Amino acid sequence: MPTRPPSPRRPSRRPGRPSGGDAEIRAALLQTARELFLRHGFGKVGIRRIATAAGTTSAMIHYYFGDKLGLYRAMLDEAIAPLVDNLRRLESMRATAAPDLEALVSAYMRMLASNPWLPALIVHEVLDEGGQLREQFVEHFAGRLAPALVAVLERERARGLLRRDLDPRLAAISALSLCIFPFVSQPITRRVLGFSVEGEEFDRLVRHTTRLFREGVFARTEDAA
Amino acid sequence: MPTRPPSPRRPSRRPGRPSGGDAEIRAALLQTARELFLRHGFGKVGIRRIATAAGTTSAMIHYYFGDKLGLYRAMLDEAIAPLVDNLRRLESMRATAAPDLEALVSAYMRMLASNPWLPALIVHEVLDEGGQLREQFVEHFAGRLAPALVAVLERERARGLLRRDLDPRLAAISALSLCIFPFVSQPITRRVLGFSVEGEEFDRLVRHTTRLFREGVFARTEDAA
DNA sequence: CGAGTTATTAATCGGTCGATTAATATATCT
DNA sequence: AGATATATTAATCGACCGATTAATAACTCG
Repeated sequence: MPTRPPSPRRPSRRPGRPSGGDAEIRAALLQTARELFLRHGFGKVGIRRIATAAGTTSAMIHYYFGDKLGLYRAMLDEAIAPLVDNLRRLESMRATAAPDLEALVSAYMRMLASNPWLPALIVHEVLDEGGQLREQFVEHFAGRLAPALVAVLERERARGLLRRDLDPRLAAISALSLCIFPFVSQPITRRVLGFSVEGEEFDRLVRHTTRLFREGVFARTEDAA
Repeated sequence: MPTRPPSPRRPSRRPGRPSGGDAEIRAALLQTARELFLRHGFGKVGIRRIATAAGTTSAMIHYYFGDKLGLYRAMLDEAIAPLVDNLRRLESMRATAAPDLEALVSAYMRMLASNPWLPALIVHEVLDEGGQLREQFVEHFAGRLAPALVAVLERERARGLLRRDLDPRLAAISALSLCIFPFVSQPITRRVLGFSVEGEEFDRLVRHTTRLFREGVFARTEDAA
């Protein structure tokens, strides 16, 4: 087969730096990457698709982010920034006022509900084997949140607010389970239970969860006796 | 380049049906698929690798399972078979004896612990967006388990064993969260809390979880008064 | 105005993936 | 024994993936 001649195709743009000085391609790539991920799932979206949807080419991803992982890394950095802020607040109130476990649970559930793309990202990039953001997530977030949570529980138990036989580590895991799993499992529970995590039903979920955790974990008079 | 001559390679087996009548290749494929998946994660293992490790070729996967998804489907079918039996038992005891919620929780956690590859499969193929076993999982299992669980909770509440204000649907979600999330999040919690889900620690987890759920959900005298 | 830098496209590379096909050897049936 | 069904290997296909490179155009600075 001879090297085909210029091959008359659609009059697409030719190479070269564009005229407008804006250069918002980097931001557009991040934005459409988020959108495509939320709609189609992480594994199904390649750099070509992201680039095309963002109105550019895959080479731009390498130009701005080095490689595909660099793009994901940039996404996560933007994503967990508010979480880390929240965490810093928790860490700061070290030995001071009672961090009110119920308020803590409620705050994290509210945060998950208001970032609907976050549970899917956690499933795909943290919980899933080979998720490429696991390292970062553990280092920047989970590795700090979990010990802080255990410390809070330990302090509360020492003050007699929690059952004496309660293992703070196990209680922390239960709290995280009750907070997070309803969101990551929502695609399933919506279908098998008609369960929604929005609007009024969300409020009922929060009240139910905080109540269940409190009753399950707090000391009561007969215990203390 | 000329079509190279027979290319002297190692004296590997030639095509053709083998002599031994055993034909356990199907089982070997399922077994090594489980092992490889457990060790290296789902996304990183292709059919070639599975087949080679099982001592055969990738074409056998298509021969026995049709396609890659068929292999996963077979894995899941084997895995949840005991669950479905369990479920049938649960569905059958409709209006009769109390199904003992704590025993139920304990049984499901034990099942997850004894199939250590199952949580990762659930994450990858059910919870993850685009997971290809989600339909099957919902239809064969979750779609029946969840309503059955809700029915049990409803009945118990009607009998006054649970708090009057308890929403059975939300309580079912909490129960599932407490049962499942400690397992699917174990790759993280092992790192940030040193939490293991095996041996003695598993027993403590089960006791802790059943106790927390019971206290959080059961009616107590002061409530009934 | 000209040289160098920056941003962008198009083309392509090498690799891997799941899937298919042709050839071949054994088993089974008649 | 001969025909047909079954099980297996080797080779290959086409698609897609991430990454790289060369060409090109605009911008910047002297």
